Amino acid sequence: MTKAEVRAGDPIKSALTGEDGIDFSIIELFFFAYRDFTSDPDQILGEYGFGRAHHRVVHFVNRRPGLTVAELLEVLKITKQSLARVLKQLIDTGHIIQVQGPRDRRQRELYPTAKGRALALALAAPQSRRIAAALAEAAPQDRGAIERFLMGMVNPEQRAQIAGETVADGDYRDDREREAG
Amino acid sequence: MTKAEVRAGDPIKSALTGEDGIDFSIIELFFFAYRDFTSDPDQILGEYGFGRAHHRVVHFVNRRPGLTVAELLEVLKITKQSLARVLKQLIDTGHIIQVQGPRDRRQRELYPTAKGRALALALAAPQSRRIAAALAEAAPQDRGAIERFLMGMVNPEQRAQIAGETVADGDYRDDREREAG
DNA sequence: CAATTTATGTCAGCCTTGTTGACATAAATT
DNA sequence: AATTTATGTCAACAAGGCTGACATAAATTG
Repeated sequence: MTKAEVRAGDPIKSALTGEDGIDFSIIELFFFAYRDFTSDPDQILGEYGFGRAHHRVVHFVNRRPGLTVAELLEVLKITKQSLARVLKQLIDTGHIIQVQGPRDRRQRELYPTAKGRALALALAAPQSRRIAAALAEAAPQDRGAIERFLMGMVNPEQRAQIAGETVADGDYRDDREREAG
Repeated sequence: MTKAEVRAGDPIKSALTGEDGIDFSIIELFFFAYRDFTSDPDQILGEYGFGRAHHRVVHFVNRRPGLTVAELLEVLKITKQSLARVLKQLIDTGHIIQVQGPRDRRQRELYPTAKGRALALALAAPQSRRIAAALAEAAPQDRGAIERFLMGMVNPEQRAQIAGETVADGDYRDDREREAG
């Protein structure tokens, strides 16, 4: 026995490394990367009295304008009671508005206002800058590989749901191009 | 004016896409990837009555056995009161034990027990499998690029802190190389 | 048409995990 | 001897998840 620990309850002094057949390297990198990735918008959100939950809602309403409450719940995978709290605030503050569904009048289509659009852009800007920097300094050639890797991390059933610019379905392209940015 | 919305407060019907100069594609992929990445261990944690906070503590105590409470707080970037709750549970359930610091007897060095080591491995296993699958199906050649990209997403000041197997500083290299993967 | 189902909203309460502030203790440092 | 440091602990609070229950309006079905 090479190790000092013998009895259950004794301290194990050896570090857990990749030798156990587990990819701790990427597990840990993913944790730190995501933590810092979300810290950028958290600053801005604080000024509005909003949190991460608001960010997610603003993001997806801007990415898929006109999606219904049910569709948003499906994307976020939270309950309607959880959504209700933050959605109400975003509606009250004029970032999002609801429009009665044209086919089905029970549905509420969600749209950003100009204010909501501006917020979504302000929140995404630092994240996009961080990504650009990481790509530039670390993987200028490998954007495609990174997108495929991230998509590969998503549960297969839900991959089609992702409105990827480069990767996915293109079903959300009913607006003509605009000249923003 | 090409758009229907004119007044502030009106619904914006056009989707926010990458044409605004923002990398929504990777922003969104990162969100979904991380969500599913964390959902694997969440299942297991539920059976123990633990949450994500416990996972993080168990993970880092196994990765850096003997680290002090202060060091763990630094890594996790949470307050000692937040840590205390989950750490106490992990100690009470025999997953982690504290050893009085040899040099400084005020310090508490944290070590996993065999039970804690097993839990860390059980939690990491599905995550590692997901990563392996994503690499295999999406970027077999590009592990290095992906590690560098993820490291590039981390705040520069904290990169040295990450005990990277392949990418980082080497300060944690008291174990010889392994043949993982 | 009446009954049922569906989409949404809302109330109430609970849990986890983060926060701040205050205070206690023991050990190290000055 | 006084101060600082590492840790622990108590209390209160907030965000954002959850479940369960119930209400309403609109669509669907028998």
